[in-house]
Amino acid sequence: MPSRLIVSREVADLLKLLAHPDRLRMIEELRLGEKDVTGIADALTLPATRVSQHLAQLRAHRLVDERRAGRSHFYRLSQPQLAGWILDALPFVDVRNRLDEGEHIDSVRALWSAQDPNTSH
Amino acid sequence: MPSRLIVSREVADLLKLLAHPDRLRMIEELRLGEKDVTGIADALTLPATRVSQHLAQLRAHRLVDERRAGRSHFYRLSQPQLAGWILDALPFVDVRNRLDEGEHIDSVRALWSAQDPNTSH
DNA sequence: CCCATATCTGCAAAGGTTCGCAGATTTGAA
DNA sequence: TTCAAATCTGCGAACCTTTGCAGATATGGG
Repeated sequence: MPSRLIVSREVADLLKLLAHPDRLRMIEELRLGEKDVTGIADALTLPATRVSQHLAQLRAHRLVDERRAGRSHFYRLSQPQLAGWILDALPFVDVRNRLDEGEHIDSVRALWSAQDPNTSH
Repeated sequence: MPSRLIVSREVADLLKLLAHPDRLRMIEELRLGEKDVTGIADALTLPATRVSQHLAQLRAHRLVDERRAGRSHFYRLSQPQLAGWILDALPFVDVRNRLDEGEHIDSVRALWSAQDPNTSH
């Protein structure tokens, strides 16, 4: 009965995919709707090549959908609730860090979970 | 305003820590209460050394608490809700795999989210 | 004290990830 | 067609993770 083995591998793959600061910021950046590669790169102050490489990974795992319009490729979260689920991880962030940087966490939760008119959950 | 940078790094560290099939299974194994190293190793059919190494990582990030009794070291989740939060990730597992292995996911959710008060199985 | 059990730590090989850079591709405009 | 903008892909160096194994440490019993 290898169900648990298989599923734990799949969940681990998902978490590995998410476990990069740039990709997390990109996902939260897409929370409110679609954005093109340079839009994301500018918003996060990252080289567009790197953003494109990260998007390729998210695409390969079907976490984002692509829409091409002219020269731009617009991306959106295929399951927007993902962004909220990630925010729910904040309480589990190492307690030592929370003591030192609790304000950061609180302000980021406020910034990131600021309510969107679009996506329903 | 480096809050988002800092927090995205911390969340990424947490996800990286969780992003291993053995560690995920260990966390779900501890969902119902404490267990010692050989108990976990036997339950998951893993070498005890490896379980110990994984526990060292979880310990370093304060995800588990340790209680020593005689020769045994009992571990428990410091924040048991973590196990439930991980199960909430199942809907985000790659859709291609879900189509092939949806039964696995469903049965594992049933197994892992069972609320039974008895620890043994 | 000596031994077995339970667990931890250090190490090195194998394997995976990240990142910038160079070059390829696609598209729209002149 | 030729060019420039936007994006993608391939590659290699640097870096990080995983894993088994050997040896260290701690505990309880005889």
